[in-house]
Amino acid sequence: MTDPKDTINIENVVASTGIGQELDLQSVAMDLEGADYDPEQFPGLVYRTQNPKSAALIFRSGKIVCTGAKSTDDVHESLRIVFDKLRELQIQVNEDPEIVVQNIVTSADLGRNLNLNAIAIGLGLENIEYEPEQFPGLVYRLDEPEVVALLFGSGKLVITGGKKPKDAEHAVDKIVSRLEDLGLLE
Amino acid sequence: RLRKWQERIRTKDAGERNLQFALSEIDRMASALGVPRSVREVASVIYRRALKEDLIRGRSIEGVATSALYAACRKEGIPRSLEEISEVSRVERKEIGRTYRYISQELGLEMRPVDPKKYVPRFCSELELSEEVQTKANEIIEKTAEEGLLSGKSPTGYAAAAIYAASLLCNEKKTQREVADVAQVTEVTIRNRYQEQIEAMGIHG
DNA sequence: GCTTTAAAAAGTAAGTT
DNA sequence: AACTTACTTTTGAAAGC
Repeated sequence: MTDPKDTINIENVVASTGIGQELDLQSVAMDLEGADYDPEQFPGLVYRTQNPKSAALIFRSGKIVCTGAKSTDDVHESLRIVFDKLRELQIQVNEDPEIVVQNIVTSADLGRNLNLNAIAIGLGLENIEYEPEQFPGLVYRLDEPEVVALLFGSGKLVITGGKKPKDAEHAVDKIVSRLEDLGLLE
Repeated sequence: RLRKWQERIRTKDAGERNLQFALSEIDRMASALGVPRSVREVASVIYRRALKEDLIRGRSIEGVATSALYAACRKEGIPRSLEEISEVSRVERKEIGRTYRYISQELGLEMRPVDPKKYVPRFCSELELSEEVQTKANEIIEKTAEEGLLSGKSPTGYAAAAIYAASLLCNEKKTQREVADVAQVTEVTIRNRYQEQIEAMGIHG
């Protein structure tokens, strides 16, 4: 009887921000320990934080992308570390740069096995993508909230594309009620 | 004005040549796969629809032609795996798969998941297995799929395991390697699916 | 479209031991 | 046969080709 909502776990948060200053990535790469910079391969410099674990992509424009954090708090903490590292290199960083969460990846468990073939027909072939020859998950796109769900035979699922933690809860609620209406849950 | 005319003719010719090329490619691949003419016709219709809906922009003609053929085989109930299709195409498997998903969505083909049973006759024939084995394999697939065991599993691996199990039950044993080769899956996959299937069927070990 | 980052789900594959 | 590693899918931003 566990509420599937209680099984929701944030696995990854992607956010963007900017220090409001242009950067010379070549020199940052020289001074910042652990920095990976290969402009031929990718225009951004990669810097990884350990606690919390995340990866920051730092660009010439001063814009930064942070990914890999397990919560929005961790995103802020990771970026605080990145900002301080840049300040140590005598780089001007805005007081409190605005941090925008762009995507939250969540996992959850419906608690029972799913017959994906029946679900594919039930939800409507025009509303889903299910190609087990290519990937074991059934892809289900929701309009409200605007997220994408990957449903698996084990009953576990992944919700991605949301911007707020609440999006995943709403998505799980909708999926559960939809499957119950179709008589495909339990 | 004369320029425009020439351009129109040139474009028309180019488009005509491209269509001709796509259709001849579908024909060539279909022959190599040994599928009936009806499948080539369905594939041609799908390709023309994709062309009409402007789905080829940004994609290769070969990729769309191959995907149309893949979709046509499935629609006609004689599926070929992406692995098999890619062997007769210049396009790599991954690209065929993603192009297929794209045209399938855009054209609203509403393709149903491939039924593993559709692979049984061809695979069994290649293995020279009897009608009895085919019937048994179909039984295994039918019964275990009903229990939800098929969810997320590749149809070829599922069919291969059922055929392997059926060959044992009918005393016409084929090795996992032999079945794996015709189905183009690994022995590991056959073993994993086989174990689940015989357990679900309540057969011994 | 591609390139890079991280993360989960589960299936499949390949290389070692 | 077990283990390990790696690739398939989805999502989002960044800058440049």
